[in-house]
Amino acid sequence: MFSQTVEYALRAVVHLAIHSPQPQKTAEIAEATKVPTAYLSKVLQGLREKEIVNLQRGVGGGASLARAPAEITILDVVNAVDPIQRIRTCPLNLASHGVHLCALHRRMDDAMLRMEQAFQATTLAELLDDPNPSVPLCR
Amino acid sequence: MFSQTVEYALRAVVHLAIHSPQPQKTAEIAEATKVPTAYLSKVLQGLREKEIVNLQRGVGGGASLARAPAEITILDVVNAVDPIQRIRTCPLNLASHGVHLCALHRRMDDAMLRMEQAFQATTLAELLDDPNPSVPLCR
DNA sequence: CCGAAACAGGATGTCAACATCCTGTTTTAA
DNA sequence: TTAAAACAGGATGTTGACATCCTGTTTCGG
Repeated sequence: MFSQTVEYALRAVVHLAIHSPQPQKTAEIAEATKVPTAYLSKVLQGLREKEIVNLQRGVGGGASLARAPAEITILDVVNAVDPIQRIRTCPLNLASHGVHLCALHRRMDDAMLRMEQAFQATTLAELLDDPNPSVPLCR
Repeated sequence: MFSQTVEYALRAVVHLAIHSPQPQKTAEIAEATKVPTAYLSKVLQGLREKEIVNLQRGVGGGASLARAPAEITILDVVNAVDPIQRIRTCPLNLASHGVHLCALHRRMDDAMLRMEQAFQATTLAELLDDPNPSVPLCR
């Protein structure tokens, strides 16, 4: 349902949120989140393009959040690496459907909308505050 | 978000629901739903294994719904071809998380749950009854 | 029984997502 | 200035989803 890349990106930003605002090296994040290091590097580059994270080269560098954890929603991260595709026009290109979706596709889009709302509703800060016995990513 | 196969399967069963209980040939369904014929054949075989459709060979044969349209939900079809994967255990295999998911994965699973509920809530019969200017799949 | 209709299903092709590797560039501290 | 740290990014490999093709098997009507 979610791409592997979305899962990796979310783990990475949660790790960054936990250590915010201290920069974390790619290799550190990879180890903590169990994401392949080389691939994580690509994922972080994608997050940088969408201005979710900052990347700093050189000694003492690494990745850090581009905004405060309270200002980044799960949806921001998901949309940065693998955007939720709402259904806006008929996938069959039926002219007769025009701007309206048929019952099937309206329901599929509605399911997408619910998912979008669920992700929009939670910020990284709220994830960390969550009264849960399991701290995110914590060993 | 949804696989192409799910989209194809849903179009096909909606077409079958519209013409229920008259069997439809694979080629007919493919033409009406704009799904590649040879691939649709595979998709229908998958739906048959999950007892969503019946397939009948020979003259006058074709595909038909295995149950009444009111007895088949969108979720039944989705789960038959590309099951919605709920998150039941920690994807990082963190022993400390045990049966509990961390805040991140609980929210991701919650999003999945909402989607599951949205799909569970609608039957093929309800799709056909929908008071919508666009009839499903109709040219 | 025979032939056409229609699905069955194995073999094969294509492509994008996921993943790895290696060399280059930037940055910092001494 | 130099060396080490750390990201940048192109090249390449792997795998499964999507798709096609072709031959075999089943079914029905005459």
